[in-house]
Amino acid sequence: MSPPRRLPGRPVDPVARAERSRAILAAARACVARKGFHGASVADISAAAGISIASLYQSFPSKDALILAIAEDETRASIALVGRLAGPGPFAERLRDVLDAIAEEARRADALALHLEIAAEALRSPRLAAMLRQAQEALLGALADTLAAAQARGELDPSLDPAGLARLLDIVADGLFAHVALGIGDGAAATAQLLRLLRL
Amino acid sequence: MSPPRRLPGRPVDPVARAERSRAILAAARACVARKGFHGASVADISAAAGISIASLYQSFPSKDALILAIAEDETRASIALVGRLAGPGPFAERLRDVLDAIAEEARRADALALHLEIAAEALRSPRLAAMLRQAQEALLGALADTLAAAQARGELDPSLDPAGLARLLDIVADGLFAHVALGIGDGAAATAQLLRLLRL
Amino acid sequence: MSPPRRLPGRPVDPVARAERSRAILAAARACVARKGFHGASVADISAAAGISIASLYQSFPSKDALILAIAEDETRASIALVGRLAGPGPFAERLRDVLDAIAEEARRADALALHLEIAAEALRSPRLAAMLRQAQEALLGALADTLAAAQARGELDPSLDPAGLARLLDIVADGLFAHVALGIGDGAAATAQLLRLLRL
Amino acid sequence: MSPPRRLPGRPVDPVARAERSRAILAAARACVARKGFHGASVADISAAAGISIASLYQSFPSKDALILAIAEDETRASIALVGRLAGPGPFAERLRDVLDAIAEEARRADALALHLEIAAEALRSPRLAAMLRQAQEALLGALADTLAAAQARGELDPSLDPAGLARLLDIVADGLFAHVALGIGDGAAATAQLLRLLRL
DNA sequence: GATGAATGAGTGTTCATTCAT
DNA sequence: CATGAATGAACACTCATTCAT
Repeated sequence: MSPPRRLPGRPVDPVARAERSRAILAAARACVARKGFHGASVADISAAAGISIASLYQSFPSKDALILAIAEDETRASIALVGRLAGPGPFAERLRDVLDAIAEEARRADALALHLEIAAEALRSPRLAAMLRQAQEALLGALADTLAAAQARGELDPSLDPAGLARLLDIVADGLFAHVALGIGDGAAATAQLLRLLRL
Repeated sequence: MSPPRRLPGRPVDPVARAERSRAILAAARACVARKGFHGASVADISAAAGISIASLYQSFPSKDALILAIAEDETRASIALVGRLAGPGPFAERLRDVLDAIAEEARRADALALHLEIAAEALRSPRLAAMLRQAQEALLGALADTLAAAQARGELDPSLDPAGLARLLDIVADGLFAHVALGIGDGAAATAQLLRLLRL
Repeated sequence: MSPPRRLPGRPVDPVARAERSRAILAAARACVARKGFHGASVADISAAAGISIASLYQSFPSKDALILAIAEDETRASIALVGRLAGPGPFAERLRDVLDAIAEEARRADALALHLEIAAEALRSPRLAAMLRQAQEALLGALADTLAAAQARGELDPSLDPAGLARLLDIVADGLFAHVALGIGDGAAATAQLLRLLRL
Repeated sequence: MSPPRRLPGRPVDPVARAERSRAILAAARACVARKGFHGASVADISAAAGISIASLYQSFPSKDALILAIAEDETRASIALVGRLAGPGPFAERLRDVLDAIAEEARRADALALHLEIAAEALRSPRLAAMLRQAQEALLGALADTLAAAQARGELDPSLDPAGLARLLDIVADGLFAHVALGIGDGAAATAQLLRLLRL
């Protein structure tokens, strides 16, 4: 009814804002991976992002908020990964795919460091811990559902307990990640062994 | 005239010295587990050990030396754990024993924190990383030997590859540790699943 | 074609401008009283005024200009108070009136804080100090005149020196203000004592 | 009974400690008087004291603790001043003495500034406010006692109420201090007027 | 040998102010 | 004109380390 009113003042540009946040997050990820969360100063991060310290504080209210945002990013990525298990194609292939993706991610220089820093921080920040816990539970549920569906399609030994297997897979994923990231192995041997045990 | 002077260069009471170091290490483990390696100040640690800061520096030349010593302690404990697999009794029982021991350790409040801090620090300290890598390889070798022996005794499916299985077990152990420590589960379900897969 | 443009250089709606300044000043008084001049940020003040920081800077060129404006307001109020001494009615009653007004003002939560902040700032800003000094002298002169007039009307002991008494009254007013504002007393006892000494 | 045991480690030197604290306090008083409590940075103060910032923090745990200590000093000085009223000699002379001392103190460049800063800070720090309130009450009580004693000796109009007069004197003292410190007058006129009113 | 004291370098965070939109 | 965004400079405070006692 009312004509589109021009609000006074400079309009906000949500795209630029998001882009800015993204750039800061990327810089923060790099710094945290390299020096740890406590070791990476906001000065480091803002310099890596190419902005001033004060500008960083316009996008994130505190250093803690930054790590929370980083952790949320990581969580989103994990959930997307599990989603890939439910896609089309034979289950065995999809599982191998996902395990390979985990191993590949683990090979990225900063992946493990980030992972560890987030986990370590979670032990001290109840807020971060709660967020991670909740995400983990959602992930386990989705994983169990996917496994049950595979059993229904006859692609997975129906005598296995989906919930228990989901947990085991989650554990293996974590361990595989650390294994590869620490350079102990490339993950191929462990992946093959697991698929064999699952008769896939 | 002059009182009997201690000869310079001679170590004075090495027993007391070792005891002092041990106490400092224990205090440091507690502080690091609670606040992280960067978060635990040498003031915190020396206070927890009941000595002055300057005294701490007479036992350890730097804060970094402290974490190295802590990591060495942890490594020793892991190797002892694998050694339990090679003891007398049925293999299945021993494996369950060790997995239970891992889960129990993971339930200790500070275990995961310490674990994470050491791993995270290893990514930044080449010296620490080298130490851990070497220990890990020794551990994997011993584990593979133990598995092969179990196969030879007919206690384990001989078609499995001992080296690959050793890696998988190592991965599972790491993942199980994190799983339990983070409160996702108590480890029983995952342990049972693993034993079942191994037909044990 | 082009819409009617305002001539450059012409002040735009001076009434709105003054109103805006007044609102900012009120917000600033509240913030300064609550947190002190250094403690009150321009962000606080502009938020309290319901405008943006940049807009505040269009009404006042700096934070210092703001406190100067606040001090001018206060000065005006003091002069108005002295003016009430010269009004109609018996002098004793008027004096009691004014002293009561001072005590009442002192009871306002933010009055003393503002007073103190202005005084403290005056010690650092020569410009503010000069302004206050001049106002104080004008006030003392007016007060002495009022006292002399009261003596002429036979309402005040003619043996007292008007100028000296003006100073004493000014001192007492300041002290009374602080006394009441700090909650030491309600001012009644001190006021009564003073009137008794003056035989009023 | 037990022989004097040499405690291990470097013994503390309480004299040096006190001297250090005193020097820091003096530096802080100077800085606060010049720039205000919020305007004086700990860097300013430690530089003025000729020590490092970190050293300052070994004597005072926070900037707030510093101002509290300054306020305690001032309080002690005020109490000492009132004590001078109770000394030997005619009361009128003693009172004039004390008023002169106040005026002289007010002439010291930093006196008023310090006074104002403490008062302003008291409005924000409940702890400081409580300390000042308590000291003020003790001071008023001592003052009333002194006045009553003077009345008993026939040196002061016995019809005056000691408690009320104590309050008035306190108010006058505060006002006189501000009066002189702000350069409005030298205090002589106001002092004379007051003594005259008291028939001293 | 043990410790109190000292400190330079750094921490995360805030602020008054400017400028482009 | 109004405002979002940007920032250099500063802030209180902490820390790992050294050194004289």
